[in-house]
Amino acid sequence: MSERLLHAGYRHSPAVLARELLGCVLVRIDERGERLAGRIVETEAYGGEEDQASHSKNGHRSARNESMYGPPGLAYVYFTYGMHHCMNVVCGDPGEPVAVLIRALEPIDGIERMLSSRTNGKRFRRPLAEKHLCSGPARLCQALGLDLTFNGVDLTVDDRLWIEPRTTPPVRVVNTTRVGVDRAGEWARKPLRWYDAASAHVSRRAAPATSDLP
DNA sequence: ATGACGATTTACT
DNA sequence: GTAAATCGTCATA
Repeated sequence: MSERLLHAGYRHSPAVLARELLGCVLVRIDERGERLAGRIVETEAYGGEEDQASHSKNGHRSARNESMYGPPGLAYVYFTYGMHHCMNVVCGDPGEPVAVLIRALEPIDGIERMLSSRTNGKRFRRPLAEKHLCSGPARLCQALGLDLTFNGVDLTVDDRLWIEPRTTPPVRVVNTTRVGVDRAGEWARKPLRWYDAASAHVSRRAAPATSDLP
């Protein structure tokens, strides 16, 4: 069977794991037994009680984010904005509320199925380009059919969801600020997002550096 | 009980 | 660029 990351592979700080996950492959076996897979090209690190952008800020713990406090290797899937799901990988030491948000995938297997999951019941004004299939945390969950039933799933043993080691390393790694956390004060400014700038499937690019030369 | 908000996405001016 | 969609969670009362 397929090689996958095991417990030790997740037992890192979120900042380290976020970087390590670039190039790894997120695999989902759907209800029909079809393999849906994508190369991870964008991640963000969250957690610790100090991180004001994290659901675990100030030690907050509730039914919603309970998975964050579980052992490394669990999936933390949450529902937000009344309509979207996002998926994290729990990491660090057992009981430590730290996780890595998967923000974008480069589709590899099951692209037709992902397309139908993304367009099903919706009316896109224009045909959905493949580059928009999994280029965002909620988009990739929709493409892979990930919802709250996957919250707390153990990626080291589950037969529907896991992560495989990288086959192709990231080409040009960029480390910059996280998306959508503007209200988190100084924590909004910390460079806790990583992406492979060589990929066309990244959700957002860092603002290009401006030159002050004439 | 009520109201504000959200680790987003999409459409529209 | 701005705004709508849409609802569970949380703070306040």
